[in-house]
Amino acid sequence: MQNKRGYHHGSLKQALIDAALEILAEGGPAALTLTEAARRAGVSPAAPYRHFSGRDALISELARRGFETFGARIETAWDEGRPDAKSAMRAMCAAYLKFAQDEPGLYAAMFGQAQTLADPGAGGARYAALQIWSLAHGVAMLTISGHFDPVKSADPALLLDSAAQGVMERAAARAKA
Amino acid sequence: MQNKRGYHHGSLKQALIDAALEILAEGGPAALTLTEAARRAGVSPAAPYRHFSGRDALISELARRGFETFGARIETAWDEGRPDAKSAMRAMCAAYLKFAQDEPGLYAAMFGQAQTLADPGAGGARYAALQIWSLAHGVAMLTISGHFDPVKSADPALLLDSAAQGVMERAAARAKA
DNA sequence: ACCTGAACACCGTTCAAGT
DNA sequence: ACCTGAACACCGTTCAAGT
Repeated sequence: MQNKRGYHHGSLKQALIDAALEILAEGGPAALTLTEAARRAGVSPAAPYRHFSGRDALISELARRGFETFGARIETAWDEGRPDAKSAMRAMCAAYLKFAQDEPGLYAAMFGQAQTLADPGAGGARYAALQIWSLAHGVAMLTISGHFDPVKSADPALLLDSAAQGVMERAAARAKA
Repeated sequence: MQNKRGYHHGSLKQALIDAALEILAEGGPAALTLTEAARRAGVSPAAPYRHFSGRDALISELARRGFETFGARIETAWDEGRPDAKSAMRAMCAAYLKFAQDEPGLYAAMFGQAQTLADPGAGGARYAALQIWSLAHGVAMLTISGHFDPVKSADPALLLDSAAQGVMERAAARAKA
């Protein structure tokens, strides 16, 4: 994973991003150091400053890309509510957890530290959507941090889906009343 | 806040913990440095090593105390389901968010990094309780990190309570069926 | 235009030495 | 028993200098 394309000239910025994602996935936000990213990209510790204003800027860039990718996958999973709201919700929840598992680097960059970013394209931002988001975030964080391990009987995906259904049912009931 | 009791002899360990909580509350996990904690306690950078094996040990100690305090407050708020499950749930959710707001230092130590701690005394650990926990954690994290700000119409406490009610209603319906 | 080398401040950590 | 002072490795960051 060390030598992708070029160091002395090629695409260093992308190489640094790739290295940073590797590091985040391996050791979390605390392990991400500009020097280590530079080392993996095969350049000097000062080189990254040609492409990023500093360590925080690198993490912000990762978070930005993370929200982009995340939003796209959630939207795809939701598929405008097809074939029905219940199934679409289930697919969206599964996609959320899958993202946290498949892209631990991006997820860590997105939620590892307090970032001041706009919300990830909620658009109309309905109440239920925010609830599901909170729920999914909580499940993902607690799963990643190992706080769910002691309770082996609880599968995170089922847990999330079940709770999400509850939120949806309530939202539907409110809409009727 | 600098000089509590004694430096050259007194209760340095507690002074370091107090200082660490201040720092966490002010600048988050990234700002917490052993040297800074030592500085606020009025001792040399090496002094903390008499009381903690290292930086991680200090954070772990804070997290441990955090889970203790947290568990106690949640239990108190729940009050064994009195006067009724719905009210008790509401009180528990409010207590959760209040804890994250009142004790930002403890909360950051508890969830800022992946810790390997036992679950905070869930005991029987029912499914609904885990869902509420996930939900509350998600709301708290997203609120703290500023991801809820763009949607001013959504009050975190109301959001959490509403979603929690949904989870409870679903759990009750399941129990009947 | 992009990268290296040297430099400075700062933090984690260790250890011999002080009281 | 508890703390200081000095020391080393390491990281963030800057800047003059190389190609």
